[in-house]
Amino acid sequence: MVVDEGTEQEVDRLFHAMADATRRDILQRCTGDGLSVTRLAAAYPMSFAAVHKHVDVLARAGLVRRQRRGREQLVHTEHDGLRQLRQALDDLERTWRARADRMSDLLAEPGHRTPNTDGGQRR
Amino acid sequence: MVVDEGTEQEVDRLFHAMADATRRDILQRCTGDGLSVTRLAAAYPMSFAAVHKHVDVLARAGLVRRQRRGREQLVHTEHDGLRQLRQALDDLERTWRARADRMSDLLAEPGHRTPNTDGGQRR
DNA sequence: TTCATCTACAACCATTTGGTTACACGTTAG
DNA sequence: CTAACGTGTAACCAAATGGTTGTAGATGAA
Repeated sequence: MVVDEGTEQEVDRLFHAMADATRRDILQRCTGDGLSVTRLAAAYPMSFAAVHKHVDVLARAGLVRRQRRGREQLVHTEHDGLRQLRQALDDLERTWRARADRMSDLLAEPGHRTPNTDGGQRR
Repeated sequence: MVVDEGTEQEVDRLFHAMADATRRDILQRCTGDGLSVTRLAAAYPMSFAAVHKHVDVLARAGLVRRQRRGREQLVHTEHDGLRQLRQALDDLERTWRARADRMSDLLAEPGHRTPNTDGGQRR
């Protein structure tokens, strides 16, 4: 079971969430015990609302979890999200490698000539 | 110093390029020997121009390389790009882990100033 | 109670994104 | 040479993104 179809959108969200320096920084800051959104917002040259939106993007991607503490909302990065991301990368690379292997099988037959950097990175 | 500042944008581009199912699929299809853009385009329910743009995004992120062959342009996925991405993830996780460790150290100390770290943020 | 804080969200705006069609330019085939 | 093909790009469009200000609801402190 490589990727289960419906997950494609999840992967989209994951990569998209990571494609912003501010959001990646948020992930780092919210490691361990969480940070309140206002504390977080104070760290960036943008409005509270903007940071709030960033946190929202991260949350929808499953990269952070929010936990209420009184009137504050603690944000902490969800370790599992990172793992999921890595998983997605692994999946990609595995499929890609498998494809490359099948490729060279085909190319192993005589009469074929590859002009490019023939994919021989195994062992 | 792990931070390479200018690289932040590169990482942005990498993750952004990956945040689209079509582009991820292109990466898989162009493994091994390349595919011409028109061959590629035939595989998707969108115009040649659209696919051409996707390839462009991938190329600017360093995830594919183009090679001219006559009137065709062969696209093949750049293995190093994937490695770079994984590297970025590793860096993130490492920093994150380090931060978690320092966290407990800092919490032991009486007072600490907040390092602004407001850098690297453009849209 | 009253006030300051923190959060949530709406309305708005500029830019980017992802798609379209159309067209011009090389290159290969007949 | 001429025609077909593959590519590159421009002009355009709708929707999403990333930001803003403003406002309102909870919550905690005085």
